[in-house]
Order: sequence, then C-alpha cells, then structure tokens
Amino acid sequence: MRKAYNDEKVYEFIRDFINSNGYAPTVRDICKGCNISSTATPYQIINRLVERGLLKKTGNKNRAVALANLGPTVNVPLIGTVAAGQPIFASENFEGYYTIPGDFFEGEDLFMLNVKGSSMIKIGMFDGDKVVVKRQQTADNGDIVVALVEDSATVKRFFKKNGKVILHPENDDMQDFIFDNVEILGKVVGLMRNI
Amino acid sequence: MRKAYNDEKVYEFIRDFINSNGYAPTVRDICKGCNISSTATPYQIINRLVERGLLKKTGNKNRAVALANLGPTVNVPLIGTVAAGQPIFASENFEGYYTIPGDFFEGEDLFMLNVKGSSMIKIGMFDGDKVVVKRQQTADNGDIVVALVEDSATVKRFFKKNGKVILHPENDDMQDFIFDNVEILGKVVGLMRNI
DNA sequence: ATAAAAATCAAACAAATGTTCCTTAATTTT
DNA sequence: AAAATTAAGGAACATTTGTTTGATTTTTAT
Repeated sequence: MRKAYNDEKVYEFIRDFINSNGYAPTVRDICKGCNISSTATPYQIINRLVERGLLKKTGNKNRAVALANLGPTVNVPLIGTVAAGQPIFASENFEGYYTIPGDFFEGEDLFMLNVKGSSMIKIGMFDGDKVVVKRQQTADNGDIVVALVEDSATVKRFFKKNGKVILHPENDDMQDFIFDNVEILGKVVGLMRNI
Repeated sequence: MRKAYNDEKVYEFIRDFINSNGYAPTVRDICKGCNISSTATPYQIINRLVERGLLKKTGNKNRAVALANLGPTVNVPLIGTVAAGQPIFASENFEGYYTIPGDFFEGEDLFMLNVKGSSMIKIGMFDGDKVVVKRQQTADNGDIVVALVEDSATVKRFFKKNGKVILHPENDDMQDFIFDNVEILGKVVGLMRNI
C-alpha cells in the first residue's frame, strides 16, 4: 500500500481543532494549520479518513465533519458549594459544564457535585470525588442519594422505615441520621475521581 | 424584561443537535427543528443567546457556533480486554473513544481500562470501574500503575526496592507480587464509576 | 532508470450558509 | 386603548465553504 503522507497530521489537526473549538475546521483552516496549499488536498484527505473510519461526514454540508467512533456526550452542570439558604440550582452555585460520556452515565436530568468528607468511604466515595447525580425528588430504599440537610447537600444511603427517613453513612465510625422528612435532590448514578 | 419566546427552545435544539451530531446546526436546520419560517429568526436568537452567555460564536463563519461554559474535552480510547500475546494497543482491544473532561483528567497520552477484581479496593477502585491512564513506561515509588503481567493488564501500586519491582495490591487479603522486571503501561490518573 | 501509481497543487466553480433590510405580528407599557 | 417595544417573517444578498478538473510533483514498483 501507498503511504498517505499528510493524513495523520491532518487527522490530528482536525481532532484537536474540534476538541478545543467545539466545531470542525474548514478545508482552508486545515490548509493553514498543516501547511497545505491546495484546498483540494484536505478535501481528499478527509475522504480517505472517512473511508478508514476515523471521521464521519454528512453530505456536502459545511463543517459537517465529526470524529468517528465517538460515544455520545452529555453536558452536565457542576454544582459547587451549596450556599446556605440558596436554592441548590441557583446560578451562584453553578461552576460550568462538564462533558461526560452519555452512554456511561445514563439518565435524563443530571448534575455533578463535589463529595466532601469521608462518610461514604466504604463504597469507595472519597473526599474530592465528583458524583454524577440524576435529579429526582424521591428515592427507593438502598439508593445512594443527595439530600439537603441543614441547607447543605450531603451524599448518603437512603432508607425509609416506619415513616422515618434514615440517611446511612457508609462509614463504620459514623451514626445514622434520622429525620421525619428530608428533601431529596437526586440519586447518585456515577462517580469521577482525579488521582 | 421582555420574554424571548423561542430562545429556550432554540437553545435546547442547538445543544442537543451538537451533542448527538458533533457539529452545530445551520440557521435553516434550526428553522426546521423549531418550526420557524424565517432564517433571520434563529440568526437573531443566536445573537441573544451569545449575549446571555449561553453560546459562543466565531465571526461570521458557518456552523461556528459552540456551547459556552463548556470545559475542554479529550477523546480517550477504551482498551477492553487485553488479549494474551497481543500488543495492548492492538486494534482488537479498541472499544471506541470516550469523551471526558480535559481539565479534570490531565495528561498527554491517555487511555482507559476496565478494572477487574478487587485488588485495589482499599483505595476505592472496584470491579467494573474504568480507570483513566496516562501512558508512560516508567513510574515512581507509590504510583498507581497499569502493568503487563503474564499478558494481562493489571492495576497495582508500584514500588522499586533493591532492584526488584513490587506490585502492591491495596487489599489486606492479598500478597505483594515481586518481579525482576515488569512492563509498565501507564500511570493511573483518574477513575470513573457507574453506580 | 523508467514507468506506474498516488498525492498535491492551482484555479475556477457550485453549493451551503450567514446576514441584511424591511415588513408584519405579538407583547408589554403607559 | 394607544403607543412603544420586541419578536418573527420574507426575500434578496454576501460570504463562507466544499467540490471539481486537469496539470504537476512525489513516491513506489518494475
């Protein structure tokens, strides 16, 4: 087989361009970025990359080039510190969106939250981890939930027994919290950690 | 203040379009998707959304609309089961790309790997978790590494002592593995879990 | 070396797409 | 209810961008 001289360079350029800009480069952008002098060259290179399965292209549309083999994504707001007395989804708490795999963290209405403390250490949730939460007001027995306790969001295992709500820390050094009623913010469906 | 009748609908359309296609819709796509009959309308709506900080737009370029407040992303290959006798990065092992936050999981040359077994349970790595790994051939004492042992990738804590390599499981029920030499595939920098 | 194959170039062309201008309709304010 | 303000519609226009064609250069194979 024949060597495709510029194909790798162009692929990397397109990939990085998309990742940093959020949209694809034009053939002319590619010319500048890769020292190519004819627009016909990136045009043909893109076709080869599509054939190799590295890119996807939709018709003759402009900038309608996307990376292939890429799973779907979801943009999830990160809720930072929960200010006392503020509704949790107030814009004060919003710290930007994270793009995460949409097929890995499933659910409709997701948000992310920083984990504080070591109350869930037995099930591998550490201080500083970020949990992915599906927004919902109710929970089933045994669910890991985010609940609003004294104006602050906390992650615990949820039980309802004899009309009382039990928030159970997964940490042998800690006691259960028992309430008549508790506001549930959502159910934890995932976790991300930086090591 | 005055109500912007279609702005929310258009924003959601653009967001979902980008997330599922990988590129932005045109004003005409928006017309069809939101039952708008003039291309001038989405044009003006986009400008309002940019003003509100929900979208970013670059010049008058085509499809150069992107979601704002979005952190950078990286596309990371998921290496599935490591086949015996195969180079780990062989295409047989490749199971597609995950898009993950580029500012959360840092490093140049990342890949992802499924965690098997419970050898790292004490530091919160569970069977079924996916680790994010920075590709490198060496490691420092105490690093969590992915090493190739008997044609299979394993996650352990790395130590080098008296010329021997110690792979230390973070599980009190398991013994250290000691080798004269071990192939390091990378250093674990992050973790993702589905709950 | 020579021929064949493949990649690149250059320039014109065609299509896709964003923009403007003015009109009309809807909503809010007075 | 009238006036003011803002959103949306319609159509032409301008720009951006992808595509084609044929010549030219580079690489590979004979």
